[in-house]
Amino acid sequence: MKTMPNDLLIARLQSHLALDESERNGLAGLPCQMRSMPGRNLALAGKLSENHVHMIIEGYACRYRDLADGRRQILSLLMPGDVIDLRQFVLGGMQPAVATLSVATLAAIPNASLFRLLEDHPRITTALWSTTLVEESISREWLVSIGKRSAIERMAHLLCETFLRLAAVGRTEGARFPLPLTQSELADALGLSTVHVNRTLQELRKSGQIAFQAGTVEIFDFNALAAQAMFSPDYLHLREMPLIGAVPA
Amino acid sequence: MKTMPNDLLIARLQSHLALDESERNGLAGLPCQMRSMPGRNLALAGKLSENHVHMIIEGYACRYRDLADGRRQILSLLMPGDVIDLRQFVLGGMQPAVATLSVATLAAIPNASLFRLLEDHPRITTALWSTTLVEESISREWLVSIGKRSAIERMAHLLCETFLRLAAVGRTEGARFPLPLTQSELADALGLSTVHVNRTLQELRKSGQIAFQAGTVEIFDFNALAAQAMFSPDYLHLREMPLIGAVPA
DNA sequence: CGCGGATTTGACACCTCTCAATGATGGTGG
DNA sequence: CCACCATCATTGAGAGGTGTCAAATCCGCG
Repeated sequence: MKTMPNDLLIARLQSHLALDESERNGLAGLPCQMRSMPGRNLALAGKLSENHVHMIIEGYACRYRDLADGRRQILSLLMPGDVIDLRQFVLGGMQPAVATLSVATLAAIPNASLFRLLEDHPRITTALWSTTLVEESISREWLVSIGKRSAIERMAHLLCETFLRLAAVGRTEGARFPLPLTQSELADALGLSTVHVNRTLQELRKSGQIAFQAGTVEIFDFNALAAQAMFSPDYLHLREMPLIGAVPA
Repeated sequence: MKTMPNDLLIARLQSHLALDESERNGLAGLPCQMRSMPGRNLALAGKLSENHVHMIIEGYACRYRDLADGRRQILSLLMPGDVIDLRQFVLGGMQPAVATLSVATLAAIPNASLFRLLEDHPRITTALWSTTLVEESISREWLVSIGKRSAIERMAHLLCETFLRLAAVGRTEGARFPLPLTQSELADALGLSTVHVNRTLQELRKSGQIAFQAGTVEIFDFNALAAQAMFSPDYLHLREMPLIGAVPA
């Protein structure tokens, strides 16, 4: 039942852009070495292999920024199928710090192999780039969330977003998905205080919109939640919407 | 005293990466057509020439996102030297809406000419790319601001940032620079209400940190303002810091 | 001169934060 | 197997920052 790392990459790329069989085969042939990060809250700086590109296979990570006085802002959530260091691969340069948010396993793909593949398959280049564009797009949506949405809207929005991102790579089960984040980590992502995250979650639970326990979220009525959050999925640039709601028991 | 459009582009690129003379000459030879946007709050969608890349010469614009219920979030400020549609030029794809925030003049450079130039000068490609990376970096910093900084810190931070960005392209005069934004536009950028922007500005004025009238800001003590905002300029990736404070009368 | 948008001011509500204490939970060592 | 400890979740009380509503003033512009 476990997808192999290459399949995950294929699924992720295809969620944005359809690939043909030769392209899929090329991706499937990519050598990749598994790498397991044993714990949560591990900074990845220096822990990634030089000359490799890394994708998250299992677990969560984040990009973040620390302020001088200890406040932290999580800039983006990285989840299975996300490539961490694609931008450096092509452009080099600066990127914010990355840390795990759970035990996680990464796949490391040698730059050289990837380069070779991209020479033969320009559309894979496009597909890879589109993942970075989607990441930017998500980042802008977070700006909207934090700037303009209320606490409960922000939380609802994040849950909708995460659900669809995971669904796109087959990591949801019906309306449930893993979200092993601490309330304080959610707070740092949403620009809220820990206490308020707690109250916000309670409100969503009490109103019957979600369940959230033991690192697993269940969304009872996605459309209602999306409406409350003013969530519209365009910015995720998914080729097709996962089937929502109509999940037979 | 007015810099020509090509000089502005050169200045902007050199603010991040030094160029040699042949590269500067190449840029100086780029044909570009001036385009003036007569008013504020003009959506640029459809108003830009196809197959051209546009740079702001004078005035301000912004990327923004509107929510269903009328709330608006300004995602980034575009100012002289900023290229609006560089990403589409290379990657195509989706970008948020752009609107002017003042009367503005743009320069339109034909894609073809730019392509030709880049073939001869790979470092110009790098320099251009780095402007998009800086834009992303600024965007992340905004996320930190809105997520973690107080109203007064946010405002101070935006003023510091804007000052340095303008200084990098020679658009400041001493400690003064143009900022012809409405308080309500500042509010949309900072994730605050108009009224609170007003009070925040008053506080900064009363504490003697800035003057702000008739669309012009003056920063009396940049370092103090930066300290209050927890502003550290690294994220702007400027090659050299403009001289601050020590501006002889 | 009068109009419309922008700024300013006031009063008030309320969302969210902070501080603090109390319960859960899970892992660890005795 | 249980006591213990750290971390996380939850709850309460209160303060304070920020938003909303509304009105007044200012200002540029036609």
